[in-house]
Amino acid sequence: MTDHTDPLAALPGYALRRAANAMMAELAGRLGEIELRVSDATVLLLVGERCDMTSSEIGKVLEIQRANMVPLLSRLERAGVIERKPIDRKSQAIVLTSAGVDALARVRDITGQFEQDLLDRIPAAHRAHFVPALQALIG
Amino acid sequence: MTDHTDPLAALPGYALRRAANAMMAELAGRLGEIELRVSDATVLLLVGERCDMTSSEIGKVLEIQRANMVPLLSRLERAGVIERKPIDRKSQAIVLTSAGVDALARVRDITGQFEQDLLDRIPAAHRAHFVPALQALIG
DNA sequence: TATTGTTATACTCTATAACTATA
DNA sequence: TATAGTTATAGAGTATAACAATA
Repeated sequence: MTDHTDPLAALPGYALRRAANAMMAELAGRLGEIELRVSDATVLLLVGERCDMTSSEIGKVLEIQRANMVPLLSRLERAGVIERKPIDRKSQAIVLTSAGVDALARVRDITGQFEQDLLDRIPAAHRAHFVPALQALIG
Repeated sequence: MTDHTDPLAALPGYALRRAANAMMAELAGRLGEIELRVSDATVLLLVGERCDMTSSEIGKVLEIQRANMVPLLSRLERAGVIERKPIDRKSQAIVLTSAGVDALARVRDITGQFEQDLLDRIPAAHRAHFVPALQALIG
């Protein structure tokens, strides 16, 4: 028998990376059933909360480069869940189509269940500390 | 002024992904100064703790696919920090060279400081809960 | 038969530089 | 001058299938 325990497991940065990879793989699998990526779902959730954001604004909030928003929004547009509404001749608001509203409802179901399952895996004593700790590491 | 606050920030999965991305970008920057990637450093730390592991065993512990270990170890071998020691005609043990021992010392300095800085960013009240919560999400 | 190391390949995410058209 | 949207490109992580050689 080989030793499969992980001597690095106690390192916070290492554990953070492993946990994020595991959870994102899990979420990607669940969202795959409605043909969406994690980043797609994130954009839909944001657009559902805040109307008439431009591509650049979405990118700033989610920390996605402007350039990387292009294929992402093209994909969502091709899927028929968002459309572009001109603000002026330079900027466009990203809005949900009616199919997008339906898709968002399914995204909310899936991510809501996912977030619940994630929290349930954390022992109760540590649960309330999880998000505040993570937030201290962002930005 | 546009609103740059993030309505998704309270979601545990989302915060987990954002925190991991931010911290790994930070660590990658620090390790870049000694020309190593995060995954390179992780392998060196593991090999430093456990002698004579094969490529497959390292991959199992770190959850890196066998196939993805190949370019990783080739890179470390080319950098002169590891070498392969035949176990039988099928398997090879991965061992540190003397340059590898030096490199590992620098990796330990950098990652030790990084882990400390990471923990320092977490408010004291939440700090002790961080790793246990993450470990509950792994595997 | 199962496992080791390997090749080839592809997809996703992320990052940067540069261009245009407009504010 | 600065910003919005875009193009092109590259680096890095991750995933699968398949093969030869060996246990």
